[in-house]
Amino acid sequence: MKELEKTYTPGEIESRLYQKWLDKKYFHADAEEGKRKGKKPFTIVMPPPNVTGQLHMGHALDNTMQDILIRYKRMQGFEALWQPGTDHAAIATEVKVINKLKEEGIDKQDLGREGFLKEAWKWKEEYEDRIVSQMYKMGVSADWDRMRFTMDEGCSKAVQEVFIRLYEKGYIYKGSRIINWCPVCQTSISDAEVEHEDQNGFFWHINYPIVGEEGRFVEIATTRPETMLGDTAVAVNPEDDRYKDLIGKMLKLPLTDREIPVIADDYVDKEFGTGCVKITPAHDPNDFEVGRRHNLPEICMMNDDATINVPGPYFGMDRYEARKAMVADLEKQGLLVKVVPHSHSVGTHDRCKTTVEPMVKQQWFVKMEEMAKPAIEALKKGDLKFVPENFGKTYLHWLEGIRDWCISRQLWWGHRIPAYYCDECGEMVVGREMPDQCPKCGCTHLTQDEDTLDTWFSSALWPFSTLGWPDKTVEMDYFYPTSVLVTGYDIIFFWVVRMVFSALEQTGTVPFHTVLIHGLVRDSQGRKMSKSLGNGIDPLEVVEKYGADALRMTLMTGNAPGNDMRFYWERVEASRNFANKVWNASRFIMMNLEKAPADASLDQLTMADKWILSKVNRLAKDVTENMDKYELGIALQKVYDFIWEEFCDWYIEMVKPRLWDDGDSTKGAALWTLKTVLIQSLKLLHPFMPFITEEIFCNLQDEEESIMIASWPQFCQEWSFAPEEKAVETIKEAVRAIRGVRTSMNVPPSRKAKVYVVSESEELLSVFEHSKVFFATLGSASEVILQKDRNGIGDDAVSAVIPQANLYLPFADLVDVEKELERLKNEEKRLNGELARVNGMLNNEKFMSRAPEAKVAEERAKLEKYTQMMAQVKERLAQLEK
RNA sequence: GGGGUCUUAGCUCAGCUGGGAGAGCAUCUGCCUUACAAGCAGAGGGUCAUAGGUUCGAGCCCUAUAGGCCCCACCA
Repeated sequence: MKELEKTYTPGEIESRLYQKWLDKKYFHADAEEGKRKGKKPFTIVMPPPNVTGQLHMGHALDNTMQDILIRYKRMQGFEALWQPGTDHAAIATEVKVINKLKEEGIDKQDLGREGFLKEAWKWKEEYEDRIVSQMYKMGVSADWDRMRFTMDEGCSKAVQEVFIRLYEKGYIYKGSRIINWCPVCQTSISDAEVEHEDQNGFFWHINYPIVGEEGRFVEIATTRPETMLGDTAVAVNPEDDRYKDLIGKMLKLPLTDREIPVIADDYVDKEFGTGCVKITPAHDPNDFEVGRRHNLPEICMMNDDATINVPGPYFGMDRYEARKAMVADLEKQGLLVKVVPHSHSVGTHDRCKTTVEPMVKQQWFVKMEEMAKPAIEALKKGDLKFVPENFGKTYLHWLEGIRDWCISRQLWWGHRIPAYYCDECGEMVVGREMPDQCPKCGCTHLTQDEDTLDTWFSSALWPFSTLGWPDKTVEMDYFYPTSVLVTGYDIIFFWVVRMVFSALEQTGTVPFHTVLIHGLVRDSQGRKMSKSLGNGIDPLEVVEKYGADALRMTLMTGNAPGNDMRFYWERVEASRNFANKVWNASRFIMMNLEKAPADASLDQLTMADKWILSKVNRLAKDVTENMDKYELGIALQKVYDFIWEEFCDWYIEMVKPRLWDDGDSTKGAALWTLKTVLIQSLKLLHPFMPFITEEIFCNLQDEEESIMIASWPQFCQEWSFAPEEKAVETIKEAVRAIRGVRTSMNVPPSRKAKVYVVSESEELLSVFEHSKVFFATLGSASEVILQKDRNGIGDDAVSAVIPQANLYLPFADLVDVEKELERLKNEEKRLNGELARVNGMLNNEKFMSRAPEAKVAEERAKLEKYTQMMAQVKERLAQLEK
């Protein structure tokens, strides 16, 4: 056993212990071994962090929760696999690499695809290393031997396999649809990647002249006048009497030499705007639908960078530049009726915030309708559960309204689509390898599709691609489906939904049974932590200043699943203080253990020993229940309260006299209890604060290798001592009463005083007879006199009432009868209130007939207790008033 | 427009299936008591947003209202 330093210094300890854990391979989970030993598997796949940068507080929270669950299950004897890895984060990384190259004066196009990918891989290696080392510092106990990457060989194989299977099943198709286009990133993006934000804009009312009817116009209102270059119709509602006669007529499209028809479509809302809508099929999702219904031409009037591609005066202008110019021209021509301020929702790319341009393009899509069904069923049947449950609604809501998923991206960094085109005839072949020749024309020159897949396509397979799928591996067999997925509510759409339907389709089962959702970590003012605000706090900074345990504890206390939390340093300090408390209590225990052996059998334990043992025993049961319900914050709170209050403030204080007295025959028992309860507490605390618990655990008992692989405490009948629990609670109550009296009289602890206990209860007197020492050490009593009446107690004593007893402290010089009376009157008032409430219930016939028996009995017991205390108060009042 | 969620002590938040309101921080009063001043012992502080309802009993369930936040959505 080693002596501990006076204060806990996490730095050196944490890195040393983490290295030890790595060396000992404690994080490793093995399917073969688990099977052989008959262990149950417990699996978590880590949401793979993007290789775009460093970890933030959100990762710290996410990882902490997973680590707690994994460590808990590992201690419970599960073969616990925490599967780690990183995500290539297609567009996010590509943008970063492009920018980095730009700083070096290199253009992406100049490097070419091969050259660029080489750079991207270099980036990946660098950032992955950084991320992993950050996770080391947080105590993440993932199985690093199984580290995976979404673009590694195995994952890529899974991606290709899924693509081909879905294609062959007809669930993946290539088609010309309207998609969201980012003019800056120059790629398509999925609906989920579009963020809608309200912007203040205008409604431009424009007159479209009716062909052949000089001076007659159709007035349309638009928020995007520049798109009129792509108009191919104007629509009205077929039921709209105002415009019925116009249907079928042609309009002259201003600023062009084109003529477009007036069509009728239900889509148009008679009440909104002018009731006439310009239809731009190639640049608006609604118009696209209308266009397809009416076989309208789709005129793409913009280039990929959102400049105008229609020949004429606006050619080459940016879309906003063109808008200005066109509005000005319309005004000149007298076709601009009016401009009305109008707030409307604009789609932006979540990565770069650029306003998305809807465009019609050839892209690859996943048909969602059929695959969404089993995913919806899985939740409804209960195969999949969200914690907290209400997030299931979010999940359902999204799946029920799901549209086809655009999966192709015009990027280089990602999984290239396994489609090949014949250079000669254009025939397309989807396959695992490039065909030697075109199956149609026999030409031997084929080219692979230039596009790559949406990054979420590979993330969607993560729970099984990391376990070796599509091969039949022992890991798939044993660890799959996984147990819990831990993630933030912000990526339920992006990720959770897609994992579920992908898993159901490919593996026939849900990828996990439970989704544990957490919220966002916000700054102290409740704002989202973000780079642009500069209010982000680096978790590593916290680790360096206060230690990983303090960070983890901060993230877990008072945090309920699914709720956002605020981060502020005072909370970290509170966590650090707790670590220090644990440290010092342990230090105290170890100092004493050094001097004497801890040796006892259960029958040698004193009342106090049995009390704390009983307490820690039930704590184990309670905490386990909370852990199983994913109430991690509550579990931690209970461990915290137990260690600090019950164990440190009460038990250790109670036990001190026995440790100081070498002649005390129960000293061994005291030491045994201290050590035993400490170990139990450390084990319960370990998942939350792995480092400090390991350090103490190992110093405390040399024979044990690591607390990580120690067994999780279980409730046991032998450690259950109800009478002792009750007795100690009575003593605590008495001590608190004494302290209260002393404080209210301003008596310093240095001034000891006699304590008289007057009670008619033999049982209580007997308990106190054996615990006089506690009154001395905890209540500064010089002497404790127990008696059945108040003979011999002068009137000059201060008193306190506890159930079944009156306490008297003779402080002749301090007695203030007025104050004493006031205190008692207050107590009388309080008891009156309690009695009224209890009597109210017990005299209520409905309560008596309908409330459960246990509740009635509880209230009866209270009635008895309060009646008794009231009598005591009255008695004392009578004495004083005499 | 639809859906979700929140409103509890000065601040930040817990409060599990309904059964006498809790924590941390802050405040006040004593204590350097041989593990810990990053500590110990006491104390103050809340018509649990508002109004109804269900119930023997509501912070918790239901309805409405007010305010805050979030997500989804094709009203040009």
